[in-house]
Amino acid sequence: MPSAGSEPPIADGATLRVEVLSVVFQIRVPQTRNTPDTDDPSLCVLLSRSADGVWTLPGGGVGAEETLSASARRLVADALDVREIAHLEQLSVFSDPHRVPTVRTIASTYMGLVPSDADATPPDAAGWFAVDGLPPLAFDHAGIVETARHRLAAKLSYTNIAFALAPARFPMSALSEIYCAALGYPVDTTNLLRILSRRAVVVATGTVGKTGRNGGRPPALYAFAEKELRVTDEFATLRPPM
Amino acid sequence: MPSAGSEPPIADGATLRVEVLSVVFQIRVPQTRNTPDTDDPSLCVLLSRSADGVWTLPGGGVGAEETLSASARRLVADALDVREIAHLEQLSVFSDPHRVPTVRTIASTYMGLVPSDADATPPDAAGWFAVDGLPPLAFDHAGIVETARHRLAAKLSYTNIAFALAPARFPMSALSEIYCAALGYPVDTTNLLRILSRRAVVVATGTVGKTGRNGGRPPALYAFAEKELRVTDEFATLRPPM
DNA sequence: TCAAAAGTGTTCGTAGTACACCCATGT
DNA sequence: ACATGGGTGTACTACGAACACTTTTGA
Repeated sequence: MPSAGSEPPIADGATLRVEVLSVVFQIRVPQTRNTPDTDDPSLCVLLSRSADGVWTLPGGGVGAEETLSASARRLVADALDVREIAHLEQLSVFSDPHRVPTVRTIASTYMGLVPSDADATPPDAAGWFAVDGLPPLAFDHAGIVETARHRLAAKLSYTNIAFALAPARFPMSALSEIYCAALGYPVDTTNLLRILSRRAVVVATGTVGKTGRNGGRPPALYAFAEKELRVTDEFATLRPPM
Repeated sequence: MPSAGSEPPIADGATLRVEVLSVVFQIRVPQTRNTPDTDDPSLCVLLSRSADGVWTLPGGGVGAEETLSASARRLVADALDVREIAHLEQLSVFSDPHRVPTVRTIASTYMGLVPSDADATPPDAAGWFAVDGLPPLAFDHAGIVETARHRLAAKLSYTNIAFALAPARFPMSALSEIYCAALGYPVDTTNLLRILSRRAVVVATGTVGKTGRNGGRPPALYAFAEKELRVTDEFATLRPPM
């Protein structure tokens, strides 16, 4: 057994805190006018205002008998009255010893997604902010939001993750708007349907929606085939033979 | 503010332990004869034998002034004399309250990669095992290895992660063997070169290697253009316009 | 009948696979 | 010379992007 170098002191309970932070996204119109010009729906994050007036990601400590994901769900639901998280997944752990100056705090982070038709009205101490033009956030929370945003954009292209952002039934144009808001660039509705159909991610419901206020053909309504995350394009290259 | 349900007791220092576990991979011939038939190189994991004789992933507690990744490096290097980890990245956090029966232990896990030419000879209490046919592992460690294996296979197809498994210079046939061992199915050497060249992942060094023992043309030697992880195929679909 | 929105179809480029064929070396 | 391994070239396929054209509705 190689004798180790200097073994650093192990952080014990007195000095090590574990917190769970969640980046909760919804495609919606922001509540705050941080992005003025348009009223198109955009990618929004749920923020809560801490006691000292700083905006933070919802989060807190881990329950003794909970997994971390259960803690994340509880902390978001309890503190902010948002219970309709359709998908929750782990992001990175942030562990810089000084990311929180007072006590050494390790943050295990999650990304949560809320369907765009969910009426997720947060209480006064919270709000939905467009991810472009966030207010200053506490500690390293801004970086965590960026991580989540990247993860979401990446997964939109090779999984069915959009099931958690879309209503139960929707016209393809609405889904296209969701993709557009999350990715930050326009998406061709036509091709989106083709791609998601080929992968059996979305299926036609046979029903049609109502036409818009200025005329137009009534849209067919589609639905996601599954409401569990599924990787739909596992091997971009180097696929297994046969 | 919605009054929460029953707030569970927050796990404090007395009841909550944080450990770091690493799945360290190397493409090599296993030390143990757990896969008998062939002596082709295969994907191997570094395991260490605990005091009570059970095989475990290398790991331990977090240092007070360390990030988790620094802890992971230290724990692998100190305990097992493997210092040549060319790439280290986070995997999931495993947080089931009873994953370790005695004390509530949250495991933050990492995947580490060691180049196939590194002479990483572990001490007696450790060994390299082929991932197919591992001995019984402690707690949930077997599942953690599976997670790592999947992650590695996935990243081989859309990143340059193989830089951390290959020697500094190598013939394409050797790289092909590495991919084959990590993926579990044959990879066409010809096409591998084309793909990795187009993406500027590998470049020819201009040098040639020695021919094998039974004749054959001497191979051109290649090298990875970068030795930092880079995503080379970010958008399989829904790419940004222009 | 016209504008607006939705749906269909066509063309094009390109990445990846499979596989045949050619080259360089040791024995 | 020939076996052995390495390298080059050539179809073939399939997916996705772009975009034109047609259909269905409300005003």
